[in-house]
Amino acid sequence: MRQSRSGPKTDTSQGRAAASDRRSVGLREVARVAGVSTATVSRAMNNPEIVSADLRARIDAAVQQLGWVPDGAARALSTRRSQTIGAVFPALSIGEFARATHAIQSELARLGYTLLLACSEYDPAQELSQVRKFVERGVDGLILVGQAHHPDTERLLHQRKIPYVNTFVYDRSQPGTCVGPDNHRALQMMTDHLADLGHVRFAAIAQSTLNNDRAGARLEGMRHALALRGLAARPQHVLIGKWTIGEGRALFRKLMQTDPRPTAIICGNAHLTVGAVLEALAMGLRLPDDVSIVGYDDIEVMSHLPVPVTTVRVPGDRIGATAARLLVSRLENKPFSEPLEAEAEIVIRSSSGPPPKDS
Amino acid sequence: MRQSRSGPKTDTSQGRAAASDRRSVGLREVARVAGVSTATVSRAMNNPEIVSADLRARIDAAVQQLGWVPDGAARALSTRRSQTIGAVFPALSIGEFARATHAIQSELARLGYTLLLACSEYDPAQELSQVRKFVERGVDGLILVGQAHHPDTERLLHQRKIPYVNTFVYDRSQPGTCVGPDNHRALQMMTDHLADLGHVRFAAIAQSTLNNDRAGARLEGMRHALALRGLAARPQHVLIGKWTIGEGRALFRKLMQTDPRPTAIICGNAHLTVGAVLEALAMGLRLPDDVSIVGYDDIEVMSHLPVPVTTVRVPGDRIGATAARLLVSRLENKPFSEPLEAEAEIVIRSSSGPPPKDS
DNA sequence: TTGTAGGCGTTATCAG
DNA sequence: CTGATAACGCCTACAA
Repeated sequence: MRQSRSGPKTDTSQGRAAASDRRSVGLREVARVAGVSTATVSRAMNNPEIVSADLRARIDAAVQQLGWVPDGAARALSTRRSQTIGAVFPALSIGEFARATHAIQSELARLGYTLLLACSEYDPAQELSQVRKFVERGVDGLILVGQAHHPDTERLLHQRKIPYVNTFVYDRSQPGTCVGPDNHRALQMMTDHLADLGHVRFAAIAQSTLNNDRAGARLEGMRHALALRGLAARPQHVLIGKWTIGEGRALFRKLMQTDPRPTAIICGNAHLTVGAVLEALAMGLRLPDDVSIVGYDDIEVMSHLPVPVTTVRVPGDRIGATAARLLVSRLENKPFSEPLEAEAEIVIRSSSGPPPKDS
Repeated sequence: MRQSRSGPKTDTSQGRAAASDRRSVGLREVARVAGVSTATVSRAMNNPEIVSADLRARIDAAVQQLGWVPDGAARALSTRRSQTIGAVFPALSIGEFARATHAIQSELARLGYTLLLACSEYDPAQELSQVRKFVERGVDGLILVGQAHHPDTERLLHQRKIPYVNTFVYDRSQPGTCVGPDNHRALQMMTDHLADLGHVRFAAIAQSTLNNDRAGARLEGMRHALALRGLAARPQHVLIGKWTIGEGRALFRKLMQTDPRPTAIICGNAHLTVGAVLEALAMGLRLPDDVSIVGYDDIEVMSHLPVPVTTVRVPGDRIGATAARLLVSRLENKPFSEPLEAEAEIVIRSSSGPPPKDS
């Protein structure tokens, strides 16, 4: 029928590399060695059960002998699937994200996917450009952090129909799209804990909420909980800075120089928390007698500091693993029924207690 | 000439999806819209300067209008280059590796490459399988940790001619292949520091050296430095465990129950160090008066603990960035002249001092 | 169950 | 400088 089967295959050898010159093992060589067609080899690799046992054996032997490794690019081109997932995190060396990265990676590996990783440095424009690059690289899906993305990011993903999941946030109005804690509620709970102990003068040491909807939601959660009791943190008691231990120390010290002093201090991330606690100890303050400090993210050191720290536990690894599974089930059109909200848990330790009597 | 230009293109439409049905924008549609050939579009994208200005403009307009994004898989298939680098780390949530990952990622992004990340969990077999998967995915190069790999890993990489660099090690006998500190020497220096202060009874709290050549080299460095002075750590003073803070505490406590007690304790990683220091403080010991503790990896908390910790600084970020640049220059056949040894620096703080008088 | 051959979207060669 | 077209290596619809 088709009039095509004309020349090319007969090797006129003028391409960039004549087929006959190619020494690199390909499906073709395997097929030849095994004495079968390329289609059969392909099937033997992808659906072993539909190939007769003896052929399968011959093929496996040939594969072994030639040390053939399938070519992902060719497969991706043909199937329009790369078995690759991209993840863009604001930072990689922050505990919660590092744990999540690890969990995502191992979960994806288990499911036959590979992880492409990038970092946005808390900048939506960078996030966009990383996402763009991932799209060009042909990722099947994406894992992002937070809900606030560059409009073009959402547009691009929508138009290319690339599924993605937002992590470290939970928004019940967007079911099935995000995996994480309800940041607002987490801090509301933490604030309630302190208020229930009798605190009235609250302070916050937080990282910038610029381009960080999670941090913003947490601050709002605190504000909301306080407002419900007719309270509010004084402006000079709400300090924003970088997310380092040193910054935590500096901001804590600054807080202690105000008058009146706050009696309860809520920190916005693990580094700031560790800094605040260590500075308090360095200043000779007793926790929680002189002041209560609570943190965010239950990294291991929280329970080992001289005064174990009350903190919000964020199951970064569970979030990552769940996000990975969710994304893959969506890609493979499988149902998914695990809970997506990582209920934030308040871990109460010794750094929080009733406010000092004389305050 | 070529007798080929026969049928297929004339659309007999019997493939899985007839060319005419494909609505997805490709180079072809762009070419059609711009009224040029696909070759010209391709050139306009990759070598703009060799295409006349007006065509370039028309092409850019068409690209814009269609929202075309080049297909990485197709490009990879055609060029045999994926612009992708794979990195396999033993763990991702350890400070030094997290920092390195970050640095690698941003350096690669700058150079036009994308990072594929995986984790070996300190298991050569897992490393091998991750490397295999990366090879299938078509990475252009690899970044690994340490020098000890599964023999098949090296074989595979060698036979596929895939360049790779070993990080966090420095071996002067393998020039150009590894980037990192000389672990042996680092610990030798640290041990010398303590010995010079007068210590004689040394102890080590380390992670398993199984499948961890860096940790092994560090332990050897200590042994060697001691041997040069005719000293050695007693067997009961060399404790091996997991790399957590809790473990560091437990092992330190165990050490303090021996008789005689060691006066200088060398920890094998950051977590163990923090644990040991915090346990010492919890036990009411004074550092360095009662005992000296030194660590490995100068993470931020080291300088902020109640007693700032003497430690080895490992510039994970510099190592990562250098490794990335080295690998890319090799891929692009460019010369590379930056130093590959990340000279380990001993940061002396208050946790180390002369041994107690009465010892 | 197995073989045949076209097509996935780009690049690059070669001829104008 | 531009156009035509053969690979790139694999998958899969279709035929046998």
